[in-house]
Amino acid sequence: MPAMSRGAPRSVTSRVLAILGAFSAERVTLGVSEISRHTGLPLTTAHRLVGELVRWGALERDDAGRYHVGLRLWEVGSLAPRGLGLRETALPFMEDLYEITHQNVQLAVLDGAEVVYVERISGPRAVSVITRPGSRLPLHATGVGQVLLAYADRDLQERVLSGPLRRFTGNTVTDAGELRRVLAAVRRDGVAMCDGQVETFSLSVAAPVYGPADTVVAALSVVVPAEGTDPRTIVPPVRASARGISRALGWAGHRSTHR
Amino acid sequence: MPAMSRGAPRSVTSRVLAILGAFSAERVTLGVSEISRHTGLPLTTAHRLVGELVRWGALERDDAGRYHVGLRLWEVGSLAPRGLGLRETALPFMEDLYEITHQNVQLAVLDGAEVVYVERISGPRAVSVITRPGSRLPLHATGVGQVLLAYADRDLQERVLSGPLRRFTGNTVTDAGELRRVLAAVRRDGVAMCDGQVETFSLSVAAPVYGPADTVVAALSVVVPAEGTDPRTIVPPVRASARGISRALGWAGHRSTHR
DNA sequence: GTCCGTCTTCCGTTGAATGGAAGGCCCAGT
DNA sequence: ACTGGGCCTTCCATTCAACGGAAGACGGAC
Repeated sequence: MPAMSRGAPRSVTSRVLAILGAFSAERVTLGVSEISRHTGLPLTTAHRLVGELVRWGALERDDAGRYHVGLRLWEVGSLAPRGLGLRETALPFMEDLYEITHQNVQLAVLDGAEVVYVERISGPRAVSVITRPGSRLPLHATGVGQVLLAYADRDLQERVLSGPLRRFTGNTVTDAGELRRVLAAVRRDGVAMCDGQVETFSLSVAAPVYGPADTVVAALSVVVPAEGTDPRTIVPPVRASARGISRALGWAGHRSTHR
Repeated sequence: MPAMSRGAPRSVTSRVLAILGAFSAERVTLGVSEISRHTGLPLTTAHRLVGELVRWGALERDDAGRYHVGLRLWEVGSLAPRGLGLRETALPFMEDLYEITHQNVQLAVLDGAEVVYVERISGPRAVSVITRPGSRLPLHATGVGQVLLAYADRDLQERVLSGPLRRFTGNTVTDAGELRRVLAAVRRDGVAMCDGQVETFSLSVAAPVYGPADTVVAALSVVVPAEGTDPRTIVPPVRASARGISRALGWAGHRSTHR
């Protein structure tokens, strides 16, 4: 389903990037011809470019002649401010939150019109979730997404509201009017409670994380089973942790209106 | 000290990679002209390539017109098997180890003739260390390095032993013969104890992590203050955690000779 | 044995990448 | 207010690196 066949990229740079983009969570290793097929590049060209990427360490080659993303690229990737930087400061708070809830704790940021999960703490007692660091989901159907959208600029909000809202389950908000009401509620309460909108058996409680400029830079959430503890009991710890991260990031601390 | 001026890369691919390589922990944001200077590329060329990288999401541009590594690249980087894959399985064990020791817990892998730190758990009570995920150090002077070298193939061992051994402190092993003895001891004990060889005030206890093929794929270590608790007391937990990670990675479990 | 899918090398052609020159912008110094 | 110097950006004629077809090598399946 992913990996739309693109119309043969022209510049060398875009070709190189297309090769990197051919790797995904589902396909962590690829052969030259697979890369060629996924990117639409001629086999010879893919072969040559892959060779250069290996020489640098962006890709690595296993004994079977298949390729995977290399350590060097991982190193460079870790320099992304919204990746590692955020992660480093958030992790301790996320661990505390995990100790309290023993459920999946997730941190996500906004990129384009999607949620990107940056970090997750999971454990044996937590419900399984489909997300992992690096995965993307649409904004309207997840707790973190609703938080990020609620505090995003008008432009993006309108763009999402006017676009199609993909349905995942019977609970997914797919009506623009209803989503508008949800977003208003998130802004009012400073928290999103999103029940079974991606997977029926789980719900998430999400709160915004502020940066120094008093803008929302990320969202923190806990995912719990749909049946069981009252989700309202985990609102305070989620809020507290989100606030802790915000402070650690240099947030001045106004907006203390929410109790 | 870093960023040696390279003699003007020729192919487009290598130029693109040179740009990515210009970013480092010390320089997470760069302007076009800085990139040009660091890579030796003509300003115009750097400008054009950076533009393409931004369009794809490999780099991002802030309001000031400076660039930093983008989320998209972080995503792809997270696919590195020895980065995220390892991390995911190791993290729970590392957390347990942290709970026991309340000291820095580090996970590292071998790349070329260097140690690359993949993950670190730190806390308020831990001594500060210079490493962070993504940083590199030579093999001979760190606990994890000595472990990785001890179990590396002969080729690499000879290469390191015959090369210059950089001195960090008065304790650093810089003599090839002595290093040989240290490595033998590591193989015998299944653990490396490395005192003050990078920084005088700390020492580390490191143990090997095995993969399914019964080869060493990583090293786990705890860094403790040089003065204080007897380092021998943390050997058992470090060994146990390293073993736990090995098992979780699919290690069959022979070599159980070490007690 | 043959077939089919894969990876790899070679090399003559060509069009994409190149980078100098020039223009715009902003700040600091005078 | 003017000037100089640092940046970033655009333009476009030249050229050299990227291209990719063809052909060979390998390896497994039937």
